[in-house]
Amino acid sequence: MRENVKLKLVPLNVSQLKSACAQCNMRELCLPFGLSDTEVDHLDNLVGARRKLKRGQHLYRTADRFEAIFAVKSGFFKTDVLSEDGRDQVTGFQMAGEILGMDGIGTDLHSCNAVALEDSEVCVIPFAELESLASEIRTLQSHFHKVMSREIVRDHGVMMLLGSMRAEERLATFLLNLSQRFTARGYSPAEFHLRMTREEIGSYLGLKLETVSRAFSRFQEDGLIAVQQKHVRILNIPGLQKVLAPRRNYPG
Amino acid sequence: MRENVKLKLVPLNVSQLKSACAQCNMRELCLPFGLSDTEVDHLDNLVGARRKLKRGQHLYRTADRFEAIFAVKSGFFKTDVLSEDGRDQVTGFQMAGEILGMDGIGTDLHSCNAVALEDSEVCVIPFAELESLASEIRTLQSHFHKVMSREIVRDHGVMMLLGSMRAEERLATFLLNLSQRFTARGYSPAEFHLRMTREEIGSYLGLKLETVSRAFSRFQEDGLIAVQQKHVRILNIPGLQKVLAPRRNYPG
DNA sequence: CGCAGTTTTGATTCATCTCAATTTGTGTGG
DNA sequence: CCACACAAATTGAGATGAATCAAAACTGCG
Repeated sequence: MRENVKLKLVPLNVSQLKSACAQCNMRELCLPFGLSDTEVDHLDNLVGARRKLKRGQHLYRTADRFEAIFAVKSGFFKTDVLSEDGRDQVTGFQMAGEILGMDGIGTDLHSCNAVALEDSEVCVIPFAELESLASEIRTLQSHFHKVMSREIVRDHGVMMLLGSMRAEERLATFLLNLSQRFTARGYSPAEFHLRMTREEIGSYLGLKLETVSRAFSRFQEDGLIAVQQKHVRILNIPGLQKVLAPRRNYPG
Repeated sequence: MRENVKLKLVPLNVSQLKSACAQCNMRELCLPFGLSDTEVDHLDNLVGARRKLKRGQHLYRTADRFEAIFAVKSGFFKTDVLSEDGRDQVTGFQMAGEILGMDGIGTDLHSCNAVALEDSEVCVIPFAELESLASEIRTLQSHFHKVMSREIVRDHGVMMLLGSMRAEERLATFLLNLSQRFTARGYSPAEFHLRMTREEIGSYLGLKLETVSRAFSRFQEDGLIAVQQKHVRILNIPGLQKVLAPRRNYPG
């Protein structure tokens, strides 16, 4: 993991134990994006401790009091919603540089669960203080609004997927999206480890795990990917993209 | 309409032509919520002209430059996303007091279309000025964040619907949601006019229009509602709620 | 009054779910 | 380090809910 190498180059010291947006390799993808050096220093002061989570541990749960948003420093998360009648829907998967917890702003209570899918670390950003700082640093305010807006737009994309795509189209979209996000983080666009189970993928995509598994197998037969359990290698990106193009008109 | 009565009590004058959050009957549901009288005055100065739209007219389109968000003053809207490959997904229906346009903040371009489903009127809120004012009025900043967050949470609810409900559950959820929103605006919880076609409902719910129509008919047979084209009367709200409870485990 | 758009209803097809059995992988304790 | 138990993933066969295709009825607009 290239990531580890980078981290080793930065000697551990006390200030680091608190936080360090300035040196974080996610800086360009995360909240500090677009801020000047002095502004990032302000943000650094605001960011509380980091918090480490083991695989399977909850970062927050539905109905927990909302106090902070979180920036994923390393690792992998899922968020899911539990409805009163027992339905369970995965609403997203978050990786380094992405922000978690904005669901809680509206009601002061979290409205979903956030769970680490592998050992992970987050930066804790107390929300009241973020709002204070945002009202002073206009770039920060503006950027925070952009982050929230993009979350809304992302959700619209998921609605489109759930509302108008068939199983294989959904999985292709999902794989291409992961590939693109890994690429943005300096990892291989073509080869990665899925941190979630088939059932979690299925929940996210509105499919049963068997259907997800079959779609994986189908892509493998067609030479688009090589899968072995959680390990995926994309052999033919244009081919995967073509899965989306052809047949028009399912429900949508 | 109680609404008209209220409006008549306020004599029309020039300042009203510009805007008037202070006297708007949507004040409690809209952006001014929670602001002091003086703060609302500031917001009033900021809110640009109102804009009237005829049925079928676009408030904005995908890729339009983002400059303002809009508060629905009266009428009814839909938003939809068009994907490159021609898919069309309705992402929401907006009524008085609700905010439109936040999809554009992230990229400075709108990422969906907003169309009036009946003759409507919106208040234009220039976004740059809103951000300025928000950095001065903390209650406004905070409330705006809550509005965006609630939009995210609403979207999660739609994901749950699309990802884990069957056709009749989706329609029941949709009707109960409309009922509840009409109630909050002082209208009957049980009787209303749908402003959208079966096809638009279907797109929103991830179903074909025929399926929507059949579900309506089924609910009518079961005595849960009385439908005639766009006119809906809910006869048995608990009954509709029970549609959601029973069978567990569809995809989700 | 007629025509276009919308809605309803029916018959059939098809994608995905369901149920079930098997294989593979993973973690734990002897 | 192996064996066992458990979780995750695969694969098959059959059931089913929603899509599709088609036609008829209704609505409202010009």
